[in-house]
This record gives sequence, C-alpha cells and structure tokens, in this order.
Amino acid sequence: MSSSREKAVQALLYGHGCANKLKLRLNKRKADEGSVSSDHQDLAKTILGCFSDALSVLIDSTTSSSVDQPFEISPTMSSPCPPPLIPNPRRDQRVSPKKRRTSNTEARGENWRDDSPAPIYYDGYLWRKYGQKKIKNSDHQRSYYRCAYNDDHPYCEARKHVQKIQEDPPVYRTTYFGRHACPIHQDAAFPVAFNPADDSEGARMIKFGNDVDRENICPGFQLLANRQDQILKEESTEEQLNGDQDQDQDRDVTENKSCPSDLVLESSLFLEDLDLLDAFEFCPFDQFDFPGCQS
DNA sequence: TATATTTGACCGAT
DNA sequence: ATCGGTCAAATATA
Repeated sequence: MSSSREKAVQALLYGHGCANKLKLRLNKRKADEGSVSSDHQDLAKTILGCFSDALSVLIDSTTSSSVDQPFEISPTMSSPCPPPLIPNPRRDQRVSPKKRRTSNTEARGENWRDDSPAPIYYDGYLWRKYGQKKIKNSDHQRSYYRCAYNDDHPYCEARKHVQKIQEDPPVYRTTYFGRHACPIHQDAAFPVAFNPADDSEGARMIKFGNDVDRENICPGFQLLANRQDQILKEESTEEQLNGDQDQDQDRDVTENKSCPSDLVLESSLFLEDLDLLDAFEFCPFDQFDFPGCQS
C-alpha cells in the first residue's frame, strides 16, 4: 500500500474511533438523561457509517490483488515474497524445535479479543510477524505475531493472532495471548486489561500508563496518555453506576455475539481530547506513524 | 548490511 | 489423520 493510502486509512481509523466514541456517549447520555435529540444520534450514526464505508473501500482496493492476504499496515510494508523454487534440504536436519502451545485458548492464556474493520496497527506494543496459516473453514489466513522484543527477552510470551473473519463489511479479529514480560512493554502504555476477571465483566479497557520511549519519540504522548487514563477511570466508575442497558452493550462487544461495525473500534484511541491535542500541537494522526513523529 | 516478512516444514494436540 | 502453532531459511526492504 502506498504511503498516502496508508495514512488515509490510519486517519480514517482514528476518525472511526472518534465517531464511535461520540455515538456511545450520546447513547449513554440519552439513557441517563433522555435529553439527547435523535437527530444528533442519527448524525453520529451517519458519520460512523461514512468512516466504515470509506475504510471498506480503501481496504477492498488494497486487498483485491491478494485476496487471502490480510490487510496489513506494517512498519516496513514488505511485499509478499514468492515461494521458494527449491526446497531447503537443511529443514530436514532441524533439531528439536520448541514445543508448541496447546490449542486450547484458556490454557494458552487468551486474554483479550478485538474485532475491527481493519487489523489493529497501533495497539501500543511492537509486534513481529512469525507465521501465517490457512485456517480450516475460513477463506482467510491467520497471521501470527509475537512481541518484537521476544528476541532479546525470550521470557516475554505475549502473542497475538490476526484473522479476517468477515468479508462485507470487513471484520478483522485480533486475539491477544500471554502477558508482556519484557521490560520495554510490561510498564508500557496501552492496551488491554489483561486481567481475565475484568474481561469476564465485559471490560474493554485500554490501559494507558507510563511509556518513556514513546514519550521521547512523540512529545505530548504522555500527556495524552495520562488524560486518557483519567477518562477511562471516570468512565469505569460511570459504567459501574449505570443500568442494564450499558452492561448489555458491553457484554455483546466482549463476547462477540454480534459485532456491528460501529462497535468494533471501541479500542481505538478516544477523541474528545482533540482540544487537548490542539493545545499541545500534537497531530492525532502521528500516533500511527512514529517515523513521521521523529522527523 | 541489518532487519523484518514470507512460507514450507515440522510437530504436538486432538 | 488432521489441524493449528511455531520454526527458520529464503527473501524483501530500508
């Protein structure tokens, strides 16, 4: 994918997350106060739909030449390499590879799952792809990623799988396994509430914390992260006080009983802090493009 | 040259 | 026997 298209997708993903957040806020306000006009709700819904449509168009046009290849916005954007013409004889001499993990998701420590119209590019962690596999009864391949710092810190067992599970609108499921044990990530910003207890209660929390490296790369990130953390805490408290309606909505997101496109990007960065971003002259889109931040 | 991705093979779980 | 997760050489890219 070209760089400009990549940036367009990133911007759309950000916009989609913002629109989604706005819609949820309006829904919640209506439930709480009943004072939200249906016009505003419709407007938010329309905006959300526009972002979804635009993403669908871009993603479709990106993947049309390689149907089974997941849509990737990878930092290095490598092109697919052709299959080797000659099998490597040394593969037969391989000695005792690592034992594979069980396929049981609980035993493997599945922590969190997220469905989105495009693979999550930026979730706060750095990942390295180590495999891709055709999955039975699925038209699409599953990509396997592990923590990019796993080479230096083999005890960090964090992994994630990404697979397209629905065609129209496109839905990509990202499943996270294990816990980051590498020093770089275990105290890092983002993503997931890795506490299974939280997950069982329908938590879709993104945890923002300290991340010195990212702050160094993108000035203003820490301020944003701290603010996001505060917002999430407030929302967490609000949700506990909320009625059944919101709880049911959360449960649907977590259990993936239904994954409407207007809910799948709940894990994206939140947006009502655009004023905050302006205040620090921090381009919200730069968060997806660290090389750009560095320049 | 260093680094990341691709992809067929390997192998444990079912 | 089949499936899915991982390995690691080959390859692509910066």
